[in-house]
Amino acid sequence: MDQTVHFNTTFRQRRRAPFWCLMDKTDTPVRADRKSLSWTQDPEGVRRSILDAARIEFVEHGLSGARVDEIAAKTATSKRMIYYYFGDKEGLYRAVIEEMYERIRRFERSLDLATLPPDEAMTKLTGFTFDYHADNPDFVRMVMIENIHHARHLASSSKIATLNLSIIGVIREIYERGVAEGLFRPGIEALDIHLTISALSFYNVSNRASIRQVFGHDMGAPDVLPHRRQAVIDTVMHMLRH
Amino acid sequence: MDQTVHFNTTFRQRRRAPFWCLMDKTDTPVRADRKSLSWTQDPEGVRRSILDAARIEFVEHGLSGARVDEIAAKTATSKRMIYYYFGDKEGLYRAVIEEMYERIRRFERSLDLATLPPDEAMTKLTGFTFDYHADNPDFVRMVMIENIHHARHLASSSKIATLNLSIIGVIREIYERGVAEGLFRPGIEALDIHLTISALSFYNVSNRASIRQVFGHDMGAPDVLPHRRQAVIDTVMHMLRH
DNA sequence: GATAAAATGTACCAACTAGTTCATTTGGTC
DNA sequence: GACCAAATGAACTAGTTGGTACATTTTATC
Repeated sequence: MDQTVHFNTTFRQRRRAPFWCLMDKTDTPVRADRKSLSWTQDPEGVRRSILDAARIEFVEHGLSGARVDEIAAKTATSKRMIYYYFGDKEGLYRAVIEEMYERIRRFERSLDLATLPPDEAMTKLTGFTFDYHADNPDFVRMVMIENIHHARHLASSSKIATLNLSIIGVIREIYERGVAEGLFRPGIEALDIHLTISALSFYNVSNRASIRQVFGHDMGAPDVLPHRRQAVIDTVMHMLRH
Repeated sequence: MDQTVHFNTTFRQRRRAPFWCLMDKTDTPVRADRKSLSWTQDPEGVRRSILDAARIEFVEHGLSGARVDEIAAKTATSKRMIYYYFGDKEGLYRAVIEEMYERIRRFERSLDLATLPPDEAMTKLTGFTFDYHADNPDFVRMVMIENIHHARHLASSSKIATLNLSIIGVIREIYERGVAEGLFRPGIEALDIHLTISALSFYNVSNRASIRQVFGHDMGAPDVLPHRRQAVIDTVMHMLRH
């Protein structure tokens, strides 16, 4: 059975819309007769709507700064449903974190690097990782926030505990091929390669505001980003080669 | 005139010590007779005590998560004094940020790199920057927190507005010497060099918790840190050479 | 030693916030 | 169409939190 109710952005922009599926049964004015309102159930839609609103709020204000009432207001449903589906504020926060980590895991799996020559594979991995961070500041900010909290929600999440760190294996495989072909210098650890790529991709987004404040350069500006992207790729490749 | 009251750590560990200079004038029990307590004024000591307590609290819980009452409890003085000297919570936060930026500016100035050969200078700069971040996780966390807030307190701080970005000039000077001597490849911008050094130094500390959670490696552990330090130096030097 | 300004103590509060209680509606099942 | 569990609405609350009002003490100045 198809759901007839959708949470499009237009709808969600309404400041407070508890009756997201208004239908007037009795032909009396909607706002006058509260008891005559009818609605259709849509658990998945409600969950989705809450998660979207929560992500926006947590990303902007952090865990402590986020307000449940504000999330509820951004949602097409009510505060009551937040607690119904997610238990408490931290449960909701955990759900947002989990969804974001699942997404980047999917991204990493989507890269098809095994068939490429080592240097091309590394260039592609670095470039795509840089782009993923640049395109998903929400993810970067959530990771920052989670680190402020010593990643204790990552630790308590059973979903993320089963996260497979295939990315390290992928990097190791590419790197060893490169060494075997004489392209890369030996003696580098796969984790160090990953940390270097991540750090250079992450920092531009995470510290964008303070960099702009201190140095006057907006690293997210469209005329600056490609330059930095190439600089990061160059850095990684120079570290590997020779 | 010397101050006779000092805020040593032992004293500050007391849960709540509003009477930081207890003297019993009347020989009656201290806790029984409130009115008979005397104290000496110590504006600088009080400011210092508040700033220290605030730093600990803000670093641990962020701006929104920090509790003024908790800061007051950690202080050798009372909540009243926080508002007396710093106006409000944000004013106190701004003061903590300003102090931290002044400290790293002092650190950068203390490096004497102009007299060293280019490659040695870069190696020293990278190593010392890495060490500064590793040794000052408080600073790293405050910068993270400030970035979560879009660095709006950096923006509104008149003190930080006058921050001279001499570090970029220093890097440029070293780099150009290195190019002239044929040690470094040409065409790199000083800002990119700085961003690379900063990113690699920052990330290890800022994302320590999530790295440990996802990869099982504690990048702050004493047996891991030197390895990563060398890897960062190698990365920077490989990027510059050839 | 009178005076005033700076510094500090004590008690208090209005607003906010996470979470709850209770009632109602929907939708599947028999 | 009776019944019940899942889903939802609306109002409420207990505890927290940033901030303040008012009184008192200290210290510099004359």
